[in-house]
Amino acid sequence: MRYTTSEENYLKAIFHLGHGQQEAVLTSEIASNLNTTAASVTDMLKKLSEKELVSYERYRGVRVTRKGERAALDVIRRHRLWEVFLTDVLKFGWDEVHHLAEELEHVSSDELISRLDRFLGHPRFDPHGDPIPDKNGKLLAGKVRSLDGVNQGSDWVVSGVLDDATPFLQFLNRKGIRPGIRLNVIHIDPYDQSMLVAVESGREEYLSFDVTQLITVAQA
Amino acid sequence: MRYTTSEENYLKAIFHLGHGQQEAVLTSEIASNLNTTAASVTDMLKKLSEKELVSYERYRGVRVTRKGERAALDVIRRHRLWEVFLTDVLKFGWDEVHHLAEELEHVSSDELISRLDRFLGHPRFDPHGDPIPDKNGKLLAGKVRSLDGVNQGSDWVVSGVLDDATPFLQFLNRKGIRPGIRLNVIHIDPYDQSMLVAVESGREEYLSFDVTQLITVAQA
DNA sequence: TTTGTAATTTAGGCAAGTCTAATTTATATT
DNA sequence: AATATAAATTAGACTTGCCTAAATTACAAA
Repeated sequence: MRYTTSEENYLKAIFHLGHGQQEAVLTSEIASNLNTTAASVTDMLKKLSEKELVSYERYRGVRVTRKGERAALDVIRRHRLWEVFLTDVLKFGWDEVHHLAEELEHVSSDELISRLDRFLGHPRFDPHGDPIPDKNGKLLAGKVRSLDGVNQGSDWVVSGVLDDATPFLQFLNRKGIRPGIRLNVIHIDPYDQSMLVAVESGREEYLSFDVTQLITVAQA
Repeated sequence: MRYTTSEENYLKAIFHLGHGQQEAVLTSEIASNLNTTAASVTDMLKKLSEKELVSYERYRGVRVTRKGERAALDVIRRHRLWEVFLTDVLKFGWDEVHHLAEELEHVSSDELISRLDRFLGHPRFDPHGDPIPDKNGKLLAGKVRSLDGVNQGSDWVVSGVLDDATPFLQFLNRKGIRPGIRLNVIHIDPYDQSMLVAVESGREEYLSFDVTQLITVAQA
């Protein structure tokens, strides 16, 4: 294992919270993201900084370095490839693969991932619509527009979600919403921004603003 | 993870060294098998004994309990199923999958293993000819006769090997020997028991006694 | 400019798993 | 029956990753 499971999880969290490089991330954000304490995060930040995986100044937050970003993208690539394997090959639901992939992603072998990638036909997106970094750590333009802020009456194709937690995905499943499904925005409430949409199946579903923020869409 | 990776590795080692239950295993055997020290083994034996996975009396060796045997068989099942996946699906050589399976076997999810088993078509043997325990921990009769002690002139089919280390398997690969291959025993040296065999491909290969002990065969 | 406060860091500890060095024990051999 | 010795165990320590509680520090508000 190039880095420990713990180190990889921190790098992934910092990379994600910093929206892919750039932004400084707060100790407390990382702690809440990884379900741990701020003190533990501080400890780990010192270690990662020592290894030049993040640039860290006490009390000022962290950001991944080029090297740390590369390591994070490698983990993300493994995670997303395993998710494709779990849904496409083993037929798991798209709402139940995140947790398993979280374990499989730490198995270290470039050869394994390279063969898995080939076997799966070099997929470009995972089951949640997230792009899979290539073997050089290149990440294609990702999900962009989210469903909130879209016009009333417009048509869209769901491209992905911004939260991979099983309960949220099951909630969407119950409404027939998942990547690839077409949506028509019937009405947007001017007061709370809640939305009524027509799903491909013909059903009409009500979506609160919080939910529309977590669904990304592409042109129909 | 039902048990830690370390606990699972110790259970597997004790189970194997005890030839599947029964026999008491020595601390030093475990230490050398797991590449660690006798002191570390003693520590772990106390923990496993605490959890009733092994029955252990100081200075007298250990043996797995019913519960420990079950846990070991679960790990072995996962290991061997992943090996089949790696060779049959990802096309790894039979000599390079042991190490990777050693990592994958600790990913904990009964559902994952059950689906993997179904996808692979419920295989009964791994690439080295070892039987795969079923989901209830039942192990079919395994490899039996090894090539040493066989009669001069007799014909056999290689059923498996008793050592999964890559260097040994590569050595056999170079001689064209692997499970499923037919062998004819041309000559056995009366002094050192070394053997000259004709391999399916027509090649004749010389095998030292140490090697013949590690190859298992079935009736041709 | 001072001060209150929330966020962060430090200090001190714990558990798992490992190690080396010292001690104990079983047992084989006189 | 005594004893030598190889194997096993204990003692004491280290590392990683985590925690709680007690300082610190940045910075916004007065």
